[in-house]
Amino acid sequence: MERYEPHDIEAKWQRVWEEAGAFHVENPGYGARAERTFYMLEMLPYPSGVLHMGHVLNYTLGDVVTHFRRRNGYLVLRPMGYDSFGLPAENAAIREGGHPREIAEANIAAIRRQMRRLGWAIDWSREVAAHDPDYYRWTQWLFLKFLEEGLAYRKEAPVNWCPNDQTVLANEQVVDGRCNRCGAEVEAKNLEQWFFRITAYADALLNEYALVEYWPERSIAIQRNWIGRSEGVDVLFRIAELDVDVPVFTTRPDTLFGATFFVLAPEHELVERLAERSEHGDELREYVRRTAAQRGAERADVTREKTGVFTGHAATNPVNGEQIPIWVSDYVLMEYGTGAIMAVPAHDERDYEFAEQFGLPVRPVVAPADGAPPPEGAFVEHSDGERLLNSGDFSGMPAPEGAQAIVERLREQGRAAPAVRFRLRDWGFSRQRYWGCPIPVVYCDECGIVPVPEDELPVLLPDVDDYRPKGKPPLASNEEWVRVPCPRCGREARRETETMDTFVDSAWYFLRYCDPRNDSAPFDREIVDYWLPVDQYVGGVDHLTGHLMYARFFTKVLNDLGMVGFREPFARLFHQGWVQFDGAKMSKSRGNVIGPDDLVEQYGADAVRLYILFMGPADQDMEWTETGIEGIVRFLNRFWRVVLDAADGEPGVVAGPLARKAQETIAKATDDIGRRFVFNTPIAAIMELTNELSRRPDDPARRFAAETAVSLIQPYAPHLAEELWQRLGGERLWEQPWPEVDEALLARRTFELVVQVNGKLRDRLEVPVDLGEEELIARAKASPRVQAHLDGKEIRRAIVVPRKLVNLVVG
RNA sequence: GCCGAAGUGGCGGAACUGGCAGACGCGCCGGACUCAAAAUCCGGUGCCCGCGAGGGCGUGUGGGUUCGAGUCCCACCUUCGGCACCA
Repeated sequence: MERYEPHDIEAKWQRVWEEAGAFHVENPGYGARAERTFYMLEMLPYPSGVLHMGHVLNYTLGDVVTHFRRRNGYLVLRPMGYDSFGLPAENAAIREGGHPREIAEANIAAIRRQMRRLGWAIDWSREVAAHDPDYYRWTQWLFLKFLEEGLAYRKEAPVNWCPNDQTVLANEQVVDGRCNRCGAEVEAKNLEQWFFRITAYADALLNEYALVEYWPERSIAIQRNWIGRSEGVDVLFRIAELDVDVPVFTTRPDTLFGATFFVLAPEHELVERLAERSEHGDELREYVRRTAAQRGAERADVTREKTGVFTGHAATNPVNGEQIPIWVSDYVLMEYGTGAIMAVPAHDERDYEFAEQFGLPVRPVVAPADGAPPPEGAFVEHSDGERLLNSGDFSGMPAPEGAQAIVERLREQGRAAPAVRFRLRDWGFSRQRYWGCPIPVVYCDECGIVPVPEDELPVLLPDVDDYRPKGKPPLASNEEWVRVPCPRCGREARRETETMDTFVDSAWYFLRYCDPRNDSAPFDREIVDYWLPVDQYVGGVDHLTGHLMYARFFTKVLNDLGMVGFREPFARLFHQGWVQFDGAKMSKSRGNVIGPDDLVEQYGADAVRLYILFMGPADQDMEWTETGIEGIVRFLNRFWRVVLDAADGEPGVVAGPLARKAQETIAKATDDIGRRFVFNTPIAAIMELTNELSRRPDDPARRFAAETAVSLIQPYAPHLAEELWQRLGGERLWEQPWPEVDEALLARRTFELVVQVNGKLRDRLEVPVDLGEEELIARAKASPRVQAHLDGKEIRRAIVVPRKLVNLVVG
C-alpha cells in the first residue's frame, strides 16, 4: 500500500480546487442558484507579520463551517481581506526603513501564501485590502455621507496622547493608563479632532440586539455595560454669585435633601469664573493646571485619595433653598453628565470619601428598611421598605414614591427634567499618522471645512519623506500635496493632514466583500441584502467594544440612509479562545508567536488543521503545546490505511454494528458542528469510528463505514479526504451532500439497561427495547449481582427511566 | 470594588435536557514484530483495599434538594477575563 504523503496530496488538491473554482461564488443575477445563502465571516487579519496559531484556529474553524454549510446545500460566501492600514506597518517603516505600503504588501503576500497552504476554502476573487485605493476611495465616500448627515464633526477635546507613538489613542487603546501598543504612559492633550456621532445611535445599539439571532449573553452584557445607559433627572442648582443655573444629573432624586455640597469638574467652564471672584482663585487655578497634566493614568487610579479645592462660593439646593459649598474636584468627570454633581455623602461612596477627606457634613435622608441602623459609611443599598427622612414634607414616604414626588415638585417649578445619559462617548477617529485613509476634506479660510467632491475621490495617500509625526501629522510635511484650491471658491486652501483610525476601514469591509469590484458605489444594495446579515461571524472577544460596536453603528446609519436593508450586520457571533504561549496571548510585541509554517512543513496542513481544533473547545483559551500533534499524525496515517483496507468491502451494505456506529457518528458530527458549534468532539467521534473499523476488518459494512468516515472528516482534513474519496472511486467530495442519518439504521432492538441499587451502579444488562416497566424491574431483580446487594431487604421503590436504567431503592 | 467565565486522572479534554464519571487523544506500563532500534500492532492505565471474585472512595470546599447530582440550590475558596470615580 502506498504511504500517506501529505505534501503531495495537499499540493495536488489545492491545484484541483483552484482550477475548478471550487470555492468561488457568484452574486445573484450572475449565476447564483441556491436559495439558501450562508455568509461565513471571520475577522480579517491585521497584516503586521505572518499568521500565528490563533489565526489558524480562527480560520480553520470558519473553514469547517464553510464546508459543512456548503455540503448541506447552502451557497456559502466566505471571503478574505486585510486590515492593512495602521501603526505596525508604519512603525516598521520608521524602524527598519522602507515604505509602509511595501511592508504591508509583503506581509499580505506572506499571509496569503500561508492561507493557501492551509487549504482554506476562500473565494479569492473577493479579496480586499484597506490600503488599496479602490477600497479606501469608498471609505472616504462613506465618510462624506456621514459628514453630510452631521454624523462626522470636529471638536476640541481632551485626548489620550501617546508620547512615544506621537498619536491619539481611543479609550479602548489605553490600558491601565498606558498605550496598548507600545506601553508608554498616556498623556492628556487638547486637540481638534474628528468624531463620529455614535452616541446618536446609543439607544439603537442597545435596543436592537433583539434583531440578532444568537449572540453570547456575555458579549451583549459587555456592550451594554460599555454603552452604559442610565435614566435619571437633570436638576438645576442656582449659583447666585454668577447668576446662573447649573444642571446636575442624578439617578437618585430621592437623596436630594442629603446634598451637603456641590462639585464641579476641573474642566468645567464655571470654574474660572468662580476663581475670579474667589480668595481661593490661585489655589483653584493651580489645581486645574495640575489635574489637567495628570489626566490619563494617574487620574484613572480610583484608589488614590480624593483631592479638591473649595471655591468659596455656594449653590442653592432647589428642594430646600439650602446654600451648599461649591468644590472643584477631579473625581467629577467633565465627559459624563453635565460635569457637575450634587454630592450626597450619606448615599454615595465617592461623595462620602470626599466628605471624610475634607470634613464635610453627612446627612442621611434614606432610612434602611425595618428600622435597622444605617451602616458604616455610605448607605447605597436599594431594598424594599426604605423610607425618606430629614426630607421636609417628604419625610416618611417610601423612597421610590418620595423620589417621584420630589421630581414632580421640581418639575412644576421648572427645575427638573427627566434625562438619559450614556457612558458611551463619540468615536474620535482622526489620527496624526501617515499610514491610514486620508480624510477627504479641505480647510478654506473663506468656506471653512469643505468636503472633497465625490468625483475627485480617492484622495490618494501621497508619499512623504519621514513618517515620524513630530507633533504634527506626517502628511503636513508634504506641502505640495497639502496646498490645494478650495473646491468651493477656488482660493488657496489646505488639505486635512490627519488620517482615519483603522476601525473605520473595518467598520464596513463585510459589505464590500459582497460587491468588491464595484467602481460606481461602495456596494450595490441588492447584492448586500442578498448576502447579509452575516450568518456566522467569528472573532476575538476583544473586539466587542471597538470594531463590533463601530460596525453595528455604520450598518444602522447606512440603513437609515437607505443603502442597506438591515439594521444589524451580524446574526450569529462566536468568539474563539486565545491560543496562548508561555501563559500569555500570542503577540508580536511579546515575542511569543508560534506560526503554522514549520508544522505544516513537517506534518502537512491537514494535521495542523485537525490538531488546532482537537486541542480543546474553540471558545476557550488554550495553552499551545506540540506534544499532541504526533498523535494526530498517527491518527491520519492510521486513517489512511484503515480506509484503504476497507475499500474492498461491498458497496451499499449498510447494516450491522459497524454501519450503526457510522450512523451514530454522522448524527454526532452533524449535531456538534451544525447545532452546538463545537469542533473537537466530532474529531473524537471519527476516531472512534476509525478504531471500530480497524477492529472489524471483515464487517460487511466496512466500505460504507470507510466512505462515511472520509466524508465526515472532509471539513477538517479536506486534502486527505479528497484523495481517499477519489481512491474509493468518487469525485469532487467538496460538493457532495453531507451524509444524512438513516433513522431506521440508527434504531436498536436491544439496549444496555443500567441497574442501580440505591443509586449505585450494580449491573448492566442487554435487554430488548420493547420491555415494559414491570418486566425491566423483574430483569433487574433477577440479576445475581443485584441480588447480592438486595440482601433480602425489602424493595421500597423502583425508578424506571425508559431505555436507560432501573434504580431499586431498598430500606 | 463591580460584572462575567471557569475549577473533572500525570496532561489536553468528554459527559448537550439531573440517569453508566473519565469518551477521544497525549503520556506512561506491559507484550508482539526486530540481531537491535525506529515505525507499526495488541493489551493495560482515576485513587485505595484485596491473590482473586469483589468492595470502598472519587468531578475545588462545606451544606442542601432528589430514588439518583460533575450537572440544580445556598455559602465559601481559587484561577482567569472585562470594566473601573459614569453621579
